[in-house]
Amino acid sequence: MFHTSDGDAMSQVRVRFAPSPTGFLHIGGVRTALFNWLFARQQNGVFVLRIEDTDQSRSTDDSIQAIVDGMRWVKLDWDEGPFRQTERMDLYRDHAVRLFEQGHAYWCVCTPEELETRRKDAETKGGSPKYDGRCRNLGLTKPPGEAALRFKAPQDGQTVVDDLIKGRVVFDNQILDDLIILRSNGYPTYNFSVVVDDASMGITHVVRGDDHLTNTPRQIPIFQALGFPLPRFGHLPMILGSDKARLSKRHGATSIMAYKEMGYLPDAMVNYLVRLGWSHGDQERFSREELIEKFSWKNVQTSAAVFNPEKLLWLNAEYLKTSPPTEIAQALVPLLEQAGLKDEVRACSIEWIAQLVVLVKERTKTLVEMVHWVTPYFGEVVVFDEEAAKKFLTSTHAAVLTKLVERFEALPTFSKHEWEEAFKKLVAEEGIKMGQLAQPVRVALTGRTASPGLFEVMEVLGRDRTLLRLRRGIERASRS
RNA sequence: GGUCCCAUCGUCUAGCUUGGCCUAGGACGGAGCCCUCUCAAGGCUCAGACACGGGUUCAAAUCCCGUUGGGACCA
Repeated sequence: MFHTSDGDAMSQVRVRFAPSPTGFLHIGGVRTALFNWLFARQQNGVFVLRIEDTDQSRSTDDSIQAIVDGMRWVKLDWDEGPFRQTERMDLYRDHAVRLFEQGHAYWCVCTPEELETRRKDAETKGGSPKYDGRCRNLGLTKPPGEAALRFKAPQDGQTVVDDLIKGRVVFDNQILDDLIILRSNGYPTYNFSVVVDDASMGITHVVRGDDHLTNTPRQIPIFQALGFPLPRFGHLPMILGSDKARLSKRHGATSIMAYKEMGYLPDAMVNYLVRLGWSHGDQERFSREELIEKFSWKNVQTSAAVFNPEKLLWLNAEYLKTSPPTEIAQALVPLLEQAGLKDEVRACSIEWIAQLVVLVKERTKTLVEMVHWVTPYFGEVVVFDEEAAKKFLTSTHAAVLTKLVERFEALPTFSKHEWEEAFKKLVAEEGIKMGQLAQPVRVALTGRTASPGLFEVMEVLGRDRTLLRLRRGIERASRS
């Protein structure tokens, strides 16, 4: 009943994501979750969320919430869970006892100090540092006091992992240690609780980080001793920082929610993360539906990948440019409110904010940048950037600006085309260059020297506010 | 130290299974040019890699062996 063939027909695919609650959800974790999720959705399978909190003595509801929030933000929905290992302690103990009763485990009374000295001894003599098996054949029944339960690992033959990603990996069983499965404090160890969980949750494909590959031959004999069918295993390559060391905080933000705060779109994050270790020819952009359809283990990379924030930024900009403006506007609203524009935002429609998005989306790479670009369009008047005003709103500019306002006022309604005509005509008559009038107008309208096209700006502002701001600009110019 | 994994432009990768279509393709980043009312965006162009050494073969990025270099795990 040990099935190891791929897909294994009839049975439904069940995969899991099993993060430990470390306070936040790491982007490496998100990528692991993503591959599992894609496979589950593609196979019409089940995606389980499990919190591995046995080791984490101070694992809190807060950190579980952080995982849940992170998963929700990137829209990776799970079908079962979140389960917590700390709520399943009886299950681990029962299985441990079963292993003991069936002769697959034994009590060990060696103290950590004894183990340490014997290990060092063995090492100086050139031996292996693994447990020397002193208690293996003592036949101890649950002894009083401190004792740990050890698993009797096979000592000959080989354990073969037919990995979904790495292919066939062979381990000699001689290297296998008699792992502690229950500590003297009654807590299960990692390698034991994962097996019990994966088996009892009916996980068919265990897909996790590369760092667990060498744990796999330790776990397989436990599945077998417990009489459980073996799942398929898949080990994803790690994500590295720019110095090729494991990605960590010193490389920059690693929490998925930090990217939310920096103004990244969840779809861009997912798209970037999936391409870090997976590819489909030369394609760079994928919708969720496409990913679900095209995902395949055979296109998962075997080597580690360096996280490249610049490419992520580019992708985010792509998403900003091509996503429906209303969607972007909705994501932008909370950030605008945080930026102190609560009243202003409430005073206008989402459609108008979407117009702002269209106005600036070509020139921003994150929502945070977008907030900065979009702020001048809220409110009646604008705050001048001092340097910009000093340069472009001077007495020399006042005259021509006044002429411009007069011509605009002569046009009863705003029309982008007509106003542009009027503008160009004035420039021609004055014998100046476009820029000589455009920059002062730009500063008057937006307060800054860089903005979208002037006539698009006027369109968004509307006739009245355009004229008002121009007059304010003239006032400022005349004063200087 | 032992075991295991990995190795194509600076980075992400295509190609590797089933050798020839590869004077190695795409993307990010970089450089330059064009467009232009500013800032962007966009278009075009350029620089840039098969870790090394041996085999096998008419032919190797692709297959085999070794070396080196990274990484993970066990302690």
